[in-house]
Amino acid sequence: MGTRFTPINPSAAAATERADAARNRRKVLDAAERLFAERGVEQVSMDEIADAARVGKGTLYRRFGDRSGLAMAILDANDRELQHAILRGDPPLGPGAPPRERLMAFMDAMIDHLERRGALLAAVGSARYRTSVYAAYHLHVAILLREASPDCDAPVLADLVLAPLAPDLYRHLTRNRELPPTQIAAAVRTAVCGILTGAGGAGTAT
Amino acid sequence: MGTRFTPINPSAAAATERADAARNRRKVLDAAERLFAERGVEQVSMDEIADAARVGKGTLYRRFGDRSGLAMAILDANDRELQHAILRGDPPLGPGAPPRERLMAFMDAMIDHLERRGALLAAVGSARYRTSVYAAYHLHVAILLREASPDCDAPVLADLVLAPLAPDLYRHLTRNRELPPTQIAAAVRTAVCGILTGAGGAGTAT
DNA sequence: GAGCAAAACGGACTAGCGTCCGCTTGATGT
DNA sequence: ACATCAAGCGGACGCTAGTCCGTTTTGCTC
Repeated sequence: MGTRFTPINPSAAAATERADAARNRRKVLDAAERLFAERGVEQVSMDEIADAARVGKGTLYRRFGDRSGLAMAILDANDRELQHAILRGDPPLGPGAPPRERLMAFMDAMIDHLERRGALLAAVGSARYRTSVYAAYHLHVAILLREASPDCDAPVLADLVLAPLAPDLYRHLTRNRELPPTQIAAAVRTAVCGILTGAGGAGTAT
Repeated sequence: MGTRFTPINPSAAAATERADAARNRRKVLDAAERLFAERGVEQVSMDEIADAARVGKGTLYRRFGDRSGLAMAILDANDRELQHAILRGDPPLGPGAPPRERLMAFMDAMIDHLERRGALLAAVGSARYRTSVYAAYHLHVAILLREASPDCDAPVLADLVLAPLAPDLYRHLTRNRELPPTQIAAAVRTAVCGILTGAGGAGTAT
């Protein structure tokens, strides 16, 4: 992948981005978003995106690293919005509500996100876990867990709480099992609610 | 993929497998397992496996469908063993123990499985969810959940309980976060314990 | 053990991902 | 305005996954 200096920062490049670079970045993002919308994320090749954007393949890859990076870049706007709502928005998603309610609101918001952007999120694949976006969600959940039950192993539990939101699994639940989002959301709430209640101490009975 | 009649059944083919087919299946599995062990699953191409097995690429693909199918076939022995332990083995993993304990034992067993076969399990990727092996685990968990709390949405909760066992996530926890399996297992037990306790009714408090 | 149809084989072929490197363009200093 | 040169461009290239189809092998029947 990026053998040169770490190039792929989330959305806009470093403060000083050359004019042609900015222009091409937009062209690629627009073309990709259009093609993805038209034919589905899986059905579009990187070559086609480069052609549609009137840009060389090298340019596309220099800017976005790989397919996964391109998907992330397109999702960036949504992610920023969501993070803003979490950090500065109204309760219960934003600050102010008790941790349990904030966590529930967060899970609902994530399911909504999956519902709208599932295809792109799936395209990110397992690079997901190395994303700064994932790190942010993880931190948020870990803090809420710690607040709700100070003695639990919040960092690891946070990953486990985020696990049901894996795009692959969501795809499976909606497509293969044909479940409505509401039912999934209800089950997720049940599960998270249980974890919050049970996470008081460290170990487990057995 | 398999445009012809569904070819890729788990391990041994249908009752009557032609002699050359059986011979080649073994050759491929042996070669693949050896190369994977030597250099890591990611570092071996399908061509190399075919060459090492002294078999044409077509043969390899006819038999295993794709990379994912090959990984599943190699894992098949382990899966059978695990399923046997679940269905007929000693408690608490096998029948006889109360559902809560069986579920804990199951999660421990799965983490052990991930620890030993993580690389291959990761290679299966998101085809995982369409596997008969996944279906079996899902059914097992769903039955235990139903037994433990009859009013919960067991089928969906079962998927959520299995979510933390996704190979990608486990890889992330062990490699990126460098957590020891024992700590992961402890957190998983905490989480599952909580879900079992909290899954009494249907909906949630909010 | 010869003939035959079905099953399996194998490698040439296609298509997509990601890299490399010689050429172009834009920003900066004079 | 011009020179300079790092940053950026783009498409040819290499590599891998997966497909296709003419040829070979196998098991069966007689």
